[in-house]
Amino acid sequence: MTTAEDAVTAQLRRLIVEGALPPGAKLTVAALSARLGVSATPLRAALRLLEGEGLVEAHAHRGARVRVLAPQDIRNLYRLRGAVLGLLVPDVVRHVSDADLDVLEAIDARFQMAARAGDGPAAMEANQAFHAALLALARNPDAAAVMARSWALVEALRFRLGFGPGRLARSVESHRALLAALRARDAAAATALMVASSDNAMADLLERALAGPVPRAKAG
Amino acid sequence: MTTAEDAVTAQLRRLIVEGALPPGAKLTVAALSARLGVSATPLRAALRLLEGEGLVEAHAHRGARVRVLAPQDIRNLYRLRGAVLGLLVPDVVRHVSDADLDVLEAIDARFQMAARAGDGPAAMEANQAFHAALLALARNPDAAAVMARSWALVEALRFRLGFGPGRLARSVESHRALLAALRARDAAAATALMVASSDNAMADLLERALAGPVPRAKAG
DNA sequence: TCATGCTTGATTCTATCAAATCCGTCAGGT
DNA sequence: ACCTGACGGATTTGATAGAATCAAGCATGA
Repeated sequence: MTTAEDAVTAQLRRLIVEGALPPGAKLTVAALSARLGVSATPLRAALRLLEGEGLVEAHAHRGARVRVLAPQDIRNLYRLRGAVLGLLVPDVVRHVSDADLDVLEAIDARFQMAARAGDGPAAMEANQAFHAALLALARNPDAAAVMARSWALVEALRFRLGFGPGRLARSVESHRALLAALRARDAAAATALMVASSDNAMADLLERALAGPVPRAKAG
Repeated sequence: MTTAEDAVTAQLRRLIVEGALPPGAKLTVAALSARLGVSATPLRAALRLLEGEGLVEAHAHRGARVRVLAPQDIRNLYRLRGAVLGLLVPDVVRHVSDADLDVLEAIDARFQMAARAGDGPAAMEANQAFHAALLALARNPDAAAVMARSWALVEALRFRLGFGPGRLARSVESHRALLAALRARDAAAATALMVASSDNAMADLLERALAGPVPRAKAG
């Protein structure tokens, strides 16, 4: 069985990512404790974990709030991810086996199914699994942790600013191209594809962020 | 006043970095609670924070241990830091003002004094302040956090594997060259210097790690 | 020799208490 | 009359102590 701390962390992360707890919302221990049905201690731990992921901002004795992201933060975040990607993808190419590729394709098949069916949440879940499996192949746990920690932040941005038209279709195509480059063991091509994909996503989000500021922060 | 959590986190980090708690040592909350004079809750929080920094490894219901680093982990860690450095240093050059440079030189003067006096701890403290001030200038909090989080790990390696001969002197020279490049607003030179410095440090540590395995893990 | 159940030890969670911050109010000064 | 500053109550966080839960180790029996 999973611990209450992990469970409440996942629940809270989901609430933030999906926007039920919008940016700027005050996160009081008592309220969340009652809402999620656990005591204060695991909830506090969850808040610290999510603080490490950049989802919440906490100050001593002053409580925690859902982090508000300025356009500049979006740029910074994606540039960080791009830099780490530039490091990791060549390592993935170096380590990936044919069996690994089969696993990746199986996950990607799930992603394609969900994408074509228009099942957003399922597609996001499969996409995350795809990227997680991919990054694990780099055999660099510390660097992979950076990517994993910032994943929720990226998901939150996508949820908040919406998906561009044809975003999922382009993502499907991106995965196919990446898998082809991996099968060819073409590190340069694979890296270029991943970085380009990241940059495209950033441009997408920045355009929407600058178009509609949407800072409807629920004051606390 | 600082919270007990912050205090115990700093103490515990220091104990691990300086080797009083060697790699592989079991970290029981009861023992540490008695040793550091605080209750279990803030200690638990400290362990989670240090887990996020990569200093300790914890599993649910199975306790925490000081992380053991293989040579490959050292390589991975430094390559991550190098990649992030390649992203951040140009931003530092872009944002650094003459006043900032004066502040950096003041900190560096402290570092030089300590280095020439052979005061290792003071030099390390000043060196950390120098790097922290430098990275803050990049205006990329998420990326800077990656560097800050992994700092303790790097310090632990240095303490554990010892400082190479003339390491401090070379560090002094490295700082001077970097400051010159910053004054000239030469992003390429500054980046090359920082990355080269990081790579040198990695080579230094790897050589020592491979020469003397030194995995004297105190079993628990 | 291997599987199984108990025992021990630790971790994790709940509930309670103390300390710090925030907000509304009020006095004093310009 | 308005603004600035400080004081006090209320709320929230942070810490402590104690109970419940879970994992590992060892003896026992087949």
